[in-house]
Amino acid sequence: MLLFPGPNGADGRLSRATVTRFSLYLRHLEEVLNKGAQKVSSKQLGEAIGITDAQVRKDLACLGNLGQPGIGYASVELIAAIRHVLGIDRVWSVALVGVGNLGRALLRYKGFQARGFRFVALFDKDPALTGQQVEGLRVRGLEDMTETIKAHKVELGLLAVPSDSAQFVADSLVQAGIRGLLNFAPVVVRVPPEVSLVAVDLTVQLEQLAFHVHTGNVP
Amino acid sequence: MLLFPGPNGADGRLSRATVTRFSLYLRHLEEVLNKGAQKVSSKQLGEAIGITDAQVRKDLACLGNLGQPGIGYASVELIAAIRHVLGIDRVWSVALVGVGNLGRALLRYKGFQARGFRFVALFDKDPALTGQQVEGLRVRGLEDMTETIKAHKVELGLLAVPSDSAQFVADSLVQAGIRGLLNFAPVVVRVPPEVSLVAVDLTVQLEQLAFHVHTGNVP
DNA sequence: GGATGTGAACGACTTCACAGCG
DNA sequence: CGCTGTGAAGTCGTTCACATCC
Repeated sequence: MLLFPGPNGADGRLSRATVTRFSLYLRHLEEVLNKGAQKVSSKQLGEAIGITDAQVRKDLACLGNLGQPGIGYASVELIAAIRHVLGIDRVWSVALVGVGNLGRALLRYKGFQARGFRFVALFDKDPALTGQQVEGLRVRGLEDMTETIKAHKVELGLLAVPSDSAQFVADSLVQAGIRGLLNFAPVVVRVPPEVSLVAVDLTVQLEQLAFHVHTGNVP
Repeated sequence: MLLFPGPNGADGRLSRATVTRFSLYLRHLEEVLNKGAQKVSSKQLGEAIGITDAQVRKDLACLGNLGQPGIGYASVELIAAIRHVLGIDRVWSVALVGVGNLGRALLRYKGFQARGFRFVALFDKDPALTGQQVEGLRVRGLEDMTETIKAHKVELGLLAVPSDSAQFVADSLVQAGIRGLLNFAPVVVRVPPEVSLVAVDLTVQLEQLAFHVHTGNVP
């Protein structure tokens, strides 16, 4: 089986937008499969997440020829294919840095566990927190980072620390061998090219919303 | 003074990407102004947020002719212009629905207050929470929503409730006259066209990260 | 010289439209 | 007939390159 059978840019390079939609398709597919739907059409999928059916077909074409003309797509097969290209048909080990309000919210967020993301280490620089148990995990000091991350083979790191610590913590995580970072600090963080970085900037999102309300534009 | 002097699409219609970058410019500008920099060039701004100088100039051109050839842009002026087009040169009243872990994290998030977003109402359907004070605000039941939102002229709502309540709560907020929604629930929420919606989907972001690490692509 | 503003080229993503298959 | 897969067209966003101005 090929990892990337179909083209989205001649080879297996998927656009960021396509990857985002794959996550949305996946969620909807799991939902409809739970309700017993064995088959789904591009039209149904498109309506569910608010895009055109043509877009859905273009995206799904990257997965190979899974669609059956006149019928649609087999839900189970689609789910497996999407999980496979996204790389989430396995467990990912995740570390959380910053066990404050946001960090705890992320820890308790069911959606992560359900998709195979497993928290295996917590870090915080606050001495009052280190040593305590949170959600069944012991909070460690930043000085234990390299050792713990290597020992547990942690691949992804969630950065839920204040802005002024973000770059330092990111550097430490990179140093420790992390492969990807999800940054929640409202600051632009730099990582070397071999490390992936996704930023979730709440201030930016809220300002976008204010802009849209302000102007009356549809996003 | 024109609201949208320059073109980004002939009139004042700004692309989503441009609006996102405006937020990032703004943050960086406030930072450098604090350090005393009166002038900034497109090259400096671009390097700070990781894009080309041409892109910066194209964006800033939408604000009118603020740049001085050979010199750069005046920080103070740029900040005022960006805040103005984003619509954040005033206070926005915000309601939070869902006072769980994520909700409390959002409440305590300093970045919102600093930018003029003011929480004026909290709602939660948990009877154990309603009536309590959180961050100086009383938590109300969902049944008080319409009255409270109208009374406080709340314009924006943050949705930090579980997926299965998200659409219901969104409908209630719309009914109550909200103008924009920031949805954190991992589900696609529908609102009428006159209401703005921005979604922050943590599962999608984490899956994006996994994909990039998985394939070795740069985002 | 140094930096802006901008048409033109380029590239990326989306929609259209239709052939082809079940 | 219904629905997929896909070239072609269209739209949107970014980068280039250079005239222009301080």
